[in-house]
Amino acid sequence: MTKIVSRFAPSPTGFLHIGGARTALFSWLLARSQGGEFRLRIEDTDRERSTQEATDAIIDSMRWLGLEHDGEIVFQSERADRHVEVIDQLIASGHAYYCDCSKEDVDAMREKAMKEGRKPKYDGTCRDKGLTSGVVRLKAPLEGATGYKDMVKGFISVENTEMDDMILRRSDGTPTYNLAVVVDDHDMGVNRVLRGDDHVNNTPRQILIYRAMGWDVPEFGHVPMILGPDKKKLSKRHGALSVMEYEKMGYLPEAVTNYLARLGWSHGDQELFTMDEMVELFTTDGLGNSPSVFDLTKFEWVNGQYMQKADPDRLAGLLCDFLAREVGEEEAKAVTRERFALIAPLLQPRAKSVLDMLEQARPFIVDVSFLPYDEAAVQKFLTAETKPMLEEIAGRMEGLAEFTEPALEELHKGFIEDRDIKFKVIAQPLRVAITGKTQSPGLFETMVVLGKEQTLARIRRAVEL
RNA sequence: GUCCCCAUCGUCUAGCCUGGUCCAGGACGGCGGCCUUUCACGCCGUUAACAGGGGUUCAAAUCCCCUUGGGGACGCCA
Repeated sequence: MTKIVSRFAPSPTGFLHIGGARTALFSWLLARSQGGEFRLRIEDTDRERSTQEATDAIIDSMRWLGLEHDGEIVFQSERADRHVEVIDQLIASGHAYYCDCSKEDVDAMREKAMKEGRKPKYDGTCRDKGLTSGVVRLKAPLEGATGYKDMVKGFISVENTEMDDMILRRSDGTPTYNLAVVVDDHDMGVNRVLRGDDHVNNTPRQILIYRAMGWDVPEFGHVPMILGPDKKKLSKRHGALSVMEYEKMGYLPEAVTNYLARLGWSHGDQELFTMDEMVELFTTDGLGNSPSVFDLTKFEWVNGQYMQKADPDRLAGLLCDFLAREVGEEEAKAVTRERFALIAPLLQPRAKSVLDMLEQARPFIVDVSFLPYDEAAVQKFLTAETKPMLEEIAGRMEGLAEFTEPALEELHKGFIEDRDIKFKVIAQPLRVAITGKTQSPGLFETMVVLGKEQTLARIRRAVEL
């Protein structure tokens, strides 16, 4: 059995978007699950639209997602000579020919065909003219059908009369996409091509080239696309498209890959998969064949699951990075990673993203003098009735030798027993006093993380409000 | 217009290939409840779907055909 070699071949005309990322993930999974190789090729033959920034963005995104590729990255633009070499072979072997029809001629043909209810295509005028210049076209078979077994869609077949003699080499001598893809995939030893649905129509054409060259035809698979909530192709107006935007919004890469994998792939009822599990369980049988809608709500749930499981120290590192992005490196240094590592565990069950966690961490990282208060909460809970109680609690805390959760619990228990009240009576007032808000992690754990000094200062300031 | 593809709860999906165990299962969301010092988390319950029509069959979500709806492609772009 030969080793599986799959690939991802984006054109660097923009950042890596969610759809591309999913295709890359499936392709990566296909190779990794079989102990094969996963190659990366940048299809930068469109010099007008390709940019270095886009290339970098794609590579960065792949790295962030953990989709490591094998071997060197292949740049299609550097392989023009080889493409031309293959085209020459095709001409020599009679599988391709020159055509000097003008663009206007061909457009006219198409229009005519369309009018007559046929598929618009080049009519093969120059097929047997034996020309020696112009564009080079593939001499496609006139009869029969070209079919293949798609890894996700099953058997697909197209009548050869539906396909025209596609251009292999433009009049300026450069190779076209379909030719370049075939040559590169062949030369790279690619034997599994998993790509977007939009390439289904190209596949039979490409198979024709493989056959003309006498090369082994890889197995193809076409994954359906991702739709926006309106069921239209996912685009900018649906919000975040770029993989790196998700990074900026504080989502975890493993949540992105998990969610993306489940969008179009399944393994029974399982929802959560680590990368290792996916590698272990992935098969193309699990791939669905209908387009799916990207559901941000479910994605956030997945991310929340990973936030809960994440190592606090890792989260702390991310929190530092995000804070630095917000207030600058210098300012951010005021809050240490160790500090965040203490806060993170309290916030893990309630944060949807790193950004969200940073927001919730706010009361923990500012000094009492900068603590913002929720006005309505202050009005409601810091009353003439509760303030004296808070004052007394602060007084009792003063004498606490050990500022720990059990000790604090003991202290409050004593307080409510002495006063013969329910804990409820002072819980929210205390919360508002020390966090400024009505929602926060557990009171005692919050106090411990805040520390005795800060906790006391906050309660005392609250009494003055 | 022509060709190709697709079609199960609002959404992601299991089941379909190898008809019966499916008056269709799971997850997100919604709703209700429990837990609880708040919010979350967690737990329990509930809501909601086989696009329509014909066949085939003792039996169809599952097989066949048609219709409808959606998408994609039809470039000297990739």
